[in-house]
Amino acid sequence: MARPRSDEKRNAILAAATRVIASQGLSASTAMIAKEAGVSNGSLFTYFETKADLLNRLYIELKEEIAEVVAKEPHQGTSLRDRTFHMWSRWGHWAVTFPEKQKALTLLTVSDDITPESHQAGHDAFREIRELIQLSSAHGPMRDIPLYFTTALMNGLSEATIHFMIEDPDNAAMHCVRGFEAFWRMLT
Amino acid sequence: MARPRSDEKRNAILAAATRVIASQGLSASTAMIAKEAGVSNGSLFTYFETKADLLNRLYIELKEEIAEVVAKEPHQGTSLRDRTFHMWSRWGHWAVTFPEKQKALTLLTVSDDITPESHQAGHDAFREIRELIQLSSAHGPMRDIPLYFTTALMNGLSEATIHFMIEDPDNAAMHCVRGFEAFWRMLT
Amino acid sequence: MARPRSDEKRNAILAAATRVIASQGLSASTAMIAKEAGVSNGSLFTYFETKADLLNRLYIELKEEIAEVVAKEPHQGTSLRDRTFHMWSRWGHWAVTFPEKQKALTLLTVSDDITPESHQAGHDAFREIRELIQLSSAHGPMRDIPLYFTTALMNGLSEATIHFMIEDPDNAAMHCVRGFEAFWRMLT
Amino acid sequence: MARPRSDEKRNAILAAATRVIASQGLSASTAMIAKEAGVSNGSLFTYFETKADLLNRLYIELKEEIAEVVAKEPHQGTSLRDRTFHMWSRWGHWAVTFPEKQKALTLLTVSDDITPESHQAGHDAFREIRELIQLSSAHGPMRDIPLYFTTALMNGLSEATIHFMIEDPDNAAMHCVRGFEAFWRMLT
DNA sequence: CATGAATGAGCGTTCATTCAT
DNA sequence: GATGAATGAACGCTCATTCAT
Repeated sequence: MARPRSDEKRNAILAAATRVIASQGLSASTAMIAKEAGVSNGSLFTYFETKADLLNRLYIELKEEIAEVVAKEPHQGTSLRDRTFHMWSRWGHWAVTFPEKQKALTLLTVSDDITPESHQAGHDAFREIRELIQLSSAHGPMRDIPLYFTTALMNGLSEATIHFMIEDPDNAAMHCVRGFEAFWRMLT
Repeated sequence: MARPRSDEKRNAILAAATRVIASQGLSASTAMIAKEAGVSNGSLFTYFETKADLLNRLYIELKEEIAEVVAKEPHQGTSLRDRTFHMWSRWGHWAVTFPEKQKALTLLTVSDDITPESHQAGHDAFREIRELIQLSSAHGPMRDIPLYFTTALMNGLSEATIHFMIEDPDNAAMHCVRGFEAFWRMLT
Repeated sequence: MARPRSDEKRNAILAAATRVIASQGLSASTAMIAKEAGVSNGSLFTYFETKADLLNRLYIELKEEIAEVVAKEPHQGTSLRDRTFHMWSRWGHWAVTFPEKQKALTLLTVSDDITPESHQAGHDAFREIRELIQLSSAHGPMRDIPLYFTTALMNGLSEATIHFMIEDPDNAAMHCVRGFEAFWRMLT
Repeated sequence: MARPRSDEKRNAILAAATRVIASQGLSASTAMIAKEAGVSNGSLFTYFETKADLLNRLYIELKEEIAEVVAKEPHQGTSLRDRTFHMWSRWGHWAVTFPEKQKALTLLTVSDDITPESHQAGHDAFREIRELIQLSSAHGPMRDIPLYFTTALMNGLSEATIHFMIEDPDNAAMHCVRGFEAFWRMLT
């Protein structure tokens, strides 16, 4: 019956957090984030119980966003390699398009504020990606290696690749391809 | 401002910082670090001008330590693959032996407090490693790719591998080998 | 601003305030009180203009409740001592029955939020009690002492007695008698 | 070897706390107290770990101060009544001289921030007073009543008496005597 | 009238850094 | 040089109160 909680505001806070964290690190103050979101100091805490809660939600939403972007318009019917490259390249495109999200995610990933539950949730979001990796590696040299390990290696490569794409956006496409080819060589 | 007398104290502070940062993150207070080092609050600032300075030095020293450990007792005369594996495996061994150093380095690497100069210094320390990679990739599929990029990919893989080695130390040797084989496949 | 509809809600808020203040002190938040009352945040302020207003009303109602309980079923026709003991003992019984009310009242009595007007109103409510004390002391050593002073001393004794009754409820009746006898000795 | 912690500053903080609490209640902010003490915000916390710690120390010191003042220059050799009156009257004199201390103590006594340990310490400080009460009541009607209870009743009376002395300082001496006579009647 | 989101001043506390000893 | 007390800005978070729904 009262003013309902607004998704718009919630998203504004998450977006503001992304921007502020990307530019100032995880020590960005909640006041700064609130201000950047055009919201009062206290309002931030009606949408997120604590700063750590905000960080965890942001982490999960970013992971989910990547997973969603990557899985969209899958190239059904084409080769595994093409489908995997499609995914890889969408991932890179997302990172280049939203470098602040990428930067924030990099910081969040190693932060102690992110709980094991959130890491698990992030992991779960990547299910489709993992399935594709599993298929791709099923007959190659990594066929007997736990999927988790393979995925972790992929993450390492993609993060490095993305870093180059962002730093040198003019050659982003080239870096993307080179990173992928290295990845595919490792995988198959 | 001249080099203060006691290298011992300086090292105690760096070691304490490593431990405290590994367990509490980069927001660990200078007071905590000083206490852990058995040194007074204020003394920390006669050895390091600011907290950021301390972090930068620590970053560089850790990078240099890895480079040194990795380069020791090189397997001259054996194959490139063996020499590279030797390096890779020493690196992993160091990380498993000093997981706090590894954890601290992971946090420092993405911190905004680390200046470009420090990143460059860390990079420079890896010169020998890079040279080995250059030799190893000289005739393979990555021969035309800038060494920086290749090294970055290697870092991504080694970081992922090390993470597994630390989390599952009983199988550290296996993870080490698997990570290396993936890397070598990518490289050659 | 006219008298709001539901006395039920008003009373629920007062009762909730009693409970919450007893357990958390006067710094209990209005939100907590509202929640405990099963009422919304904002509704509290349609029944009480401010938190201070709520506290003042609660103070007065508790004082009035004591006065009412104490004056009920007076032992007309018996001796002054018996009538006074009856009052004393009802007072103690009330406190033991509702320790939270007693605790809240103790805190409110010394709070700066309670206005002189409220203190006066609390005082007025005790008129019947004061009249009994006046009769009882009329021929004793305190006959020439202002009634206010005598009443204040009585309050001091009753508060101490009640404290013991609540802390050691198994012997409440004994404490009650002992406190009264001390009081009566003082008075007569 | 560094600047030593100064008792002067510690006492200034306690004195400032007394004043500020007396005038604004226990919700007085630590910032206000620090300012009143002529000390920085943060310094307050080098002398007292938390606000609650400060309140507990203040409570204990005030209790000890009363005990000390009351026990000074005891009237050895005179009657128990005279000795007890001496104590009573010194107590009242202290309260009239330092009404802010009295007010602060009244608030602290009922605060939830004061731990049982502190209450015990305050109790211990009153040992000499209790011994005098014990002697005085040894042959009277309260001889079989636990000393704690008798002391509690005394506190109730003295607090009420002191309240009148402070409110009406012109007649403080008269109130003091009247309160004592009531107390002595109760006791003997 | 009821609701609970919105507000922003204010809180207790921490902390990097300075400086008296 | 070593110490740790002093500083005060900044932090995460709370809260009484207002007001859109």
